[in-house]
Amino acid sequence: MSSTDGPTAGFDAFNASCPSRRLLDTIGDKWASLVIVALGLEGRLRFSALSARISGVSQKMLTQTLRGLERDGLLTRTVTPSVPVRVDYALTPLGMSLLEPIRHLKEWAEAHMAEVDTARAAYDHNQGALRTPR
Amino acid sequence: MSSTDGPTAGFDAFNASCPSRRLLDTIGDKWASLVIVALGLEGRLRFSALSARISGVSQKMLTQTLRGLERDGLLTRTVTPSVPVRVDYALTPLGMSLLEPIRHLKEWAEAHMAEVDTARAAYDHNQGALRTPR
DNA sequence: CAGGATCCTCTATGATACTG
DNA sequence: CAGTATCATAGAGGATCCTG
Repeated sequence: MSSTDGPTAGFDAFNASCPSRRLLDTIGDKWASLVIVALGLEGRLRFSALSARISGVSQKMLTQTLRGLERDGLLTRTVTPSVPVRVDYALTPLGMSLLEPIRHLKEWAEAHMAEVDTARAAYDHNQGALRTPR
Repeated sequence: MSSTDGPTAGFDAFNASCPSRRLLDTIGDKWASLVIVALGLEGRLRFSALSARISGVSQKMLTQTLRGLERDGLLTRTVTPSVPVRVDYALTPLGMSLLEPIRHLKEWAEAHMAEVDTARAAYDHNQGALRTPR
């Protein structure tokens, strides 16, 4: 399905080269999605600002993530040759368009994650008490 | 966003306990998303069928993934005590509702991944030729 | 058939130190 | 400031063997 890949021609996410598959690889990435959302909210941020905003990222991971997103054309990297250097990151139109599907995910999460928690609690409860046959 | 969920008043995906964050952890998982999509398409599949459908999964990963999704209430596991045993998996209504946001991702991917490829090619090209200052 | 239990191997990621 | 370069390590995930 890599070459003859029509719009609805059979969603083959089972192929690693499938667009859907690769998209999930991107937004499924912990830091990448956080960067996208952060830039979607703030519009434009410096490296240090992103680093602060996304608590927990190592500088290595942040750099690596930013490079990947830049490579994918989802954000731009702007260097201001001042002293010290200043680098700003901002979403490209393409990157911004990705905020839309991400928002759908967010909405689903806000609407249903409570159910997931309930299910999870129930499941875990049975594990210790009823000895669900497996 | 749940009220007990973090310091900020908005989408705090930066908090690991944020619903959005956890959802991404789930669908971002390679096998989990494939299982959901497969069941969304087929409706109901046996372990062996899933295994065949999702080429590349090890039995360990498939089992592990299915357990996780079952725990989250996204799918049901039905055991038929025949000989040999027969186990069917199917999405719950909750799991099915997740197909919706996933479809949005798919649509984005089909509409924009070509641009990503172009950007990527251009980026990679410059790496070797123009020596983009970094 | 489904899946539990093990062992083992990479890879992703964090911590640290250095630089234009 | 905004990285790059190294080193070290937890843990994800694959391969195997075994059983109800």
